[in-house]
Amino acid sequence: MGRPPCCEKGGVKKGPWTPEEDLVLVSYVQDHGPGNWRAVPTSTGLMRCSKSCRLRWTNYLRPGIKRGNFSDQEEKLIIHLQALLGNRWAAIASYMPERTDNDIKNYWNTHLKKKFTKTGGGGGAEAKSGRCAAPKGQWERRLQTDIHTARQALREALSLDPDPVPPSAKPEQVPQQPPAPAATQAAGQATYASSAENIARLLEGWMHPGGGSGAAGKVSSGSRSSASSVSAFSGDEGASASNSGTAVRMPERPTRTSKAVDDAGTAGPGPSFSMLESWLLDDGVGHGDTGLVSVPLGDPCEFF
DNA sequence: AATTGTACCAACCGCACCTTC
DNA sequence: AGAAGGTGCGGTTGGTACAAT
Repeated sequence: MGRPPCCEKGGVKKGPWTPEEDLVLVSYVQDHGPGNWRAVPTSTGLMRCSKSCRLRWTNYLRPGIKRGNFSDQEEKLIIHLQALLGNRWAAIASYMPERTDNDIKNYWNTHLKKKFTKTGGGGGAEAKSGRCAAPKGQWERRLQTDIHTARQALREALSLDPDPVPPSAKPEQVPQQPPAPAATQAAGQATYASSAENIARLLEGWMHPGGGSGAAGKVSSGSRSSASSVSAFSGDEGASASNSGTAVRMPERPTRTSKAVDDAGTAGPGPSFSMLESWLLDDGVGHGDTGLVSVPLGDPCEFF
């Protein structure tokens, strides 16, 4: 079709986001909810293109994001899912609700990829392009396959876990509505703060430079400048369960992937590890015949 | 102390798909 | 039915901090 660039012509700011811009964006989302990104620049006066706003929100400002410090379990999960799904980071991220696809992608490219290529593993299914050329109209089927293969990946990943959740802990049913990420943190280790708190801290750091976050100087330089980025938000233990009062609604990620996931009965931003585990365990016990083909640990694209 | 190399991550870019008209 | 607009995804790049020399 030859679409024109979304950020047409001049007047569009690029580069790192400032705390001020973050605030504007967050307030907008608080008022209107995520979505309708096209309207964001005009409504807020932000000199950013809609795409940039969406990206900033989903990768950085969105509530429930955990940054840095991938656990062994997460790492295993990524490795398995990547091997099965290929470079479909959004699909992988849908099984790790507190991680963004960008984060996972970066982690893969910087940590796991080398590790894997060194050990001769990896590559996985259609790792090349990340997109297998599934004909149009078979999208859902492909996604169903994704779900199935992801379950297998989870089984493997969790079976590798030295300290798995006892089966007795699993709920009876496949969750219709997976808990919001913050709510799943009750188990308490590495928790992440709610968005409201995130923004509050951002504000603190911004309005009182020299204070903890120091976000004023520079927002976008990663975890290395640990205190200087919004990623400092993640460190608040005990913030977990207090999310209910936040004005920022928990985002659903209406991606193509999650749509199919919805169809399969797991709606929303995605389950936590324990929920995922119960989900796959239930599947193992109960309905193996969900209409999904049994997928060997090979190339999911072979089904198309 | 200065320079060079490496690692990391936020953000951009272009394409593909979906939705609306 | 098809065009146009909107959104999502994956690959890539650029900037910064740290490590090594």
